[in-house]
Amino acid sequence: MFEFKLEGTNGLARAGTLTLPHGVVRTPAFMPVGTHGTVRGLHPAEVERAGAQIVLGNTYHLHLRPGEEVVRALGGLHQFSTWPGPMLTDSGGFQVFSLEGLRTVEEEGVEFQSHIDGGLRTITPESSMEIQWALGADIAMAFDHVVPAKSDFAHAEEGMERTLRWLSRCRARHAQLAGEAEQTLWPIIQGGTHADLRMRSLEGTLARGPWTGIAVGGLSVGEPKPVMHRVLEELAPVLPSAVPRYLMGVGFPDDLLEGIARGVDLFDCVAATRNGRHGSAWTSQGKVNIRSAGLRLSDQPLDPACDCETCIRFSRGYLRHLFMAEEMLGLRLVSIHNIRFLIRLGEQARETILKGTFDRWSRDWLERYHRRGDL
RNA sequence: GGUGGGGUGGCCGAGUGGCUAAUGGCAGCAGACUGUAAAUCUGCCGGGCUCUGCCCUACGUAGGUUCGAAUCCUACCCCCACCA
Repeated sequence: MFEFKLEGTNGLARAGTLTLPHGVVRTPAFMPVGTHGTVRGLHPAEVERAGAQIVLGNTYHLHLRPGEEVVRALGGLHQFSTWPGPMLTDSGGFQVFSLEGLRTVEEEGVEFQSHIDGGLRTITPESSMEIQWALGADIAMAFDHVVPAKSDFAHAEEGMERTLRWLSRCRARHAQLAGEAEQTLWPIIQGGTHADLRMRSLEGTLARGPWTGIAVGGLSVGEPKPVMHRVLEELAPVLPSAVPRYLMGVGFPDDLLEGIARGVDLFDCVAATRNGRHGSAWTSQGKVNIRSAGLRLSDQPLDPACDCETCIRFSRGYLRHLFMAEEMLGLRLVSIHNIRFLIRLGEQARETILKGTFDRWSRDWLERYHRRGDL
């Protein structure tokens, strides 16, 4: 269980197979985000047909509602949500970042003011582990302290070191709770945009191992893309190659390819579904705003090169109509497309890595994608 | 026929002498979104130009008062309500 087999490389790009209690994940792979135990707007069958191998859930959100005890009473997150395959739960660490203003960070843990009812809730490294164990995903994430990209060295250092101290506590608590065959814990590298801090974060993390996977966090939080690329390039040669590397919160289609080219195996991102709900679709030709007046009479699919349920059946004109009429089907159809688009990108990357043609394919793909200047 | 109310930018609807090219909302147009406080948010939205400004045209129609009118006066047209 929790075995990762590296099957091929092409430069820094890797293809592998990750075996988890609930199934196998072939990498590189995009993991759809299902914060509340549902990939927003989609039926699990649709997520499955889009080719998703693993989906996320969120500790913070499920703790607030319905409460992990409810999920556990109803059989755990797999049974509760009827998702039979692999799952990963985020620790609530990202909410330390995204709910800035609604929380206070202290060494013991983080006090949140619930965004639902305003009540105070505390999450500690230990409670995050307890919640995630109750939820029962295959992979639990360490509770980390994410800082904004603009953070200076001192603040990035503080977040990184706290993340390490919390990692020790996460590991200790997780070891008491989790059966080794049921759930594994992955650590998260922090350190902002500072190479030095990233290295120290990695060293500290490895010293607390061994691990079955390692995540890189604190990126795509406002820094320019070249900076994210640089951080990944600095980490690539020093990350252990025997375990999967998970770049948290990324990304857009081009970010996936740029990440894969720098050795990343796993991605997750809300943009596919959020942008889908907002009417923004990724295509092989760049970005398309489905509400554009120019699409009114189009009988073409969203992306002629796409094999998703939306593209094989519906026209751009119809999708635009659904958005203009504020019909919920529109939000769902574009979400389905975007999810499939990223998953397929992972599949294609995997194929070309195994064939040894990834670099060439990726370069051509990005060139075509950017040609229309993001449309 | 009488009495009262009303006619404002694509629509609804504020404004009742200068700060009004005219508040709001809707519709429309464009953009943003990266481990989900988001089916959300932002900008534009009479026309033209040599475009941090200038010039046209605009508040039912036609006149008038005034330095100045969507706002006041007169006539007419149309709509609504009630009465005959």
